[in-house]
Amino acid sequence: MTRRPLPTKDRLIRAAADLFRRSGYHGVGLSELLSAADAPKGSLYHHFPNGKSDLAVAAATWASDEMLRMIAASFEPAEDFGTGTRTLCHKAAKMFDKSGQWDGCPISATLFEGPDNTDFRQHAHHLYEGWIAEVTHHATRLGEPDPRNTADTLFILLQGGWQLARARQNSDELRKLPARLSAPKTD
Amino acid sequence: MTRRPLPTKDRLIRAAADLFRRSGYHGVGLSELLSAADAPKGSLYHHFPNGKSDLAVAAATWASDEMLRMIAASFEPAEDFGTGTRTLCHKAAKMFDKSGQWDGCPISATLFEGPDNTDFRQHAHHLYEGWIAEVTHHATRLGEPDPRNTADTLFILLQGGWQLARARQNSDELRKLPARLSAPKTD
DNA sequence: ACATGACTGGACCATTTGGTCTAGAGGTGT
DNA sequence: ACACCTCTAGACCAAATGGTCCAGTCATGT
Repeated sequence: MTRRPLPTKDRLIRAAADLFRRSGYHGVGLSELLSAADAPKGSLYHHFPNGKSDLAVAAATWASDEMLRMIAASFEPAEDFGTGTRTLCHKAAKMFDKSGQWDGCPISATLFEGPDNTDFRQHAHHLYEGWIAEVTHHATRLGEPDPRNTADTLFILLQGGWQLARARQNSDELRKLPARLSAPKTD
Repeated sequence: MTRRPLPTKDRLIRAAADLFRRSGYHGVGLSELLSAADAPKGSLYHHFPNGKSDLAVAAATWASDEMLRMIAASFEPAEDFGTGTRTLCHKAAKMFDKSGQWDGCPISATLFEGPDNTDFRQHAHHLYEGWIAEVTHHATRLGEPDPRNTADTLFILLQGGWQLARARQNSDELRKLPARLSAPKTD
C-alpha cells in the first residue's frame, strides 16, 4: 500500500484498460487481469462488486477521460482548428506507437465487444459523444463554419485512421489524417 | 445433407462470420457456434482441423469476399467515382441495418480481437488491402486524380463511419459519408 | 454385395472461466 | 486497550471453455 506506486483500485483500472484494449473484453481472463494489476481476487470484488463488468466500465471511462484531456491539450493552445487537429493526430500517432501498434480503440474493445448488455453499448455511445462534444466546443470557439459536422468528421477519421494504422502497422496513417479533413462538398 | 439448405462446412462459416462479427472472436463459444450452425463438434474438427481458429480465418475471408463483391457491384455500373461511392455507402447502410446495428467490422472483430497470433493480424491486413486494391482499381478506371489515396480515404471513412453509426444506432451516418469525401487540401 | 472414405454424432477430458466466501491484516478513533 | 472498518488474501466452486477421440452413418465405386 504505502510501497505501491498506485492504490489497488487504480492499478486494476489501468491494467484493465490496457488489457481490454489489447484483447477485447472477452479476451482477458480475471487471472491475467489480477496478475497484471498485482492484486488478489478479493480486492477486485471489494472495489467492483459486480466484478469484471464493473471494472470494464470504469476502465473505459478512465480511458475516455484520458482522450478528453488529449483533445483539450491539443486544441486549447491552438490558433486555429487546423492546427489543433494536426496536434491531436500527432499525439494519437504517438499513443499508437507507444501502445505497440496492435491495440484497438479502448472504448469499443471494452464495451462493444463486451457482453450483449444494452447498458454497455449506451455507455460507449455516451463516451463517444463526449469526445465529439469536446471537439465541437473547440471548433466553435475557433470559428469553424459547421462545428458539429466537423467534429463528426474528425471522429470518423480518427476511428478509421486508427484502424488503417493498425492494419498497416504504421502510425503515419494517423499523421496524414489532417490532410483528409476539408470542407465537405455541398452534396 | 440432402435436406439441409447448405453443406455443413458453409453453415459453419456463415454462422461463425455472423457470431464473431456480433461478439468478437473470444465472445463466442464453440457450443453457441455449433448450435447456430446446427452441426456437431465432430464436423467442425473434420472440416477445420485446427478448430476455432481455422474457422475464424475462413469466416473472415468469406466475409471479406462478400465485401469485395459489394464494392464491385457498386462501382462497375457507375459513370463516375462519386456515384460508385454513393452506391457503396448506401449498400453498407443497408447491410448495417440488416445486421441489427450493433455488429462491428467482421474482419477486425474476428481477427484483431482474436488470439494474439501474428498470422491473424497479417491476414486481416491482407484482406483490408484487398478492399483498398479493389477500390483503387475502380478509382483509376474512372479517372480519379489520386486513386490510391482516394481509396485509402474511402476505407477510413467506411471504418470510422461504421463505428459512429454503431454508436448512434443510425445508418444515416454511413449514407452521409460521400459528402465527407472530397479533394484533400494540399497541406 | 462389399469395401472405402468422407462425414456425423456426441461422450469425454483437462483447463480455465467468472464468481463467492471467509479469515485476517492493518490502520484509525476512543 | 479495544472495537471498528476498509481492504487483502486466496481457497473453493459450478459452469463453461476448447479440444480429443471413436463408433457409427451414409453415399459411392467396384
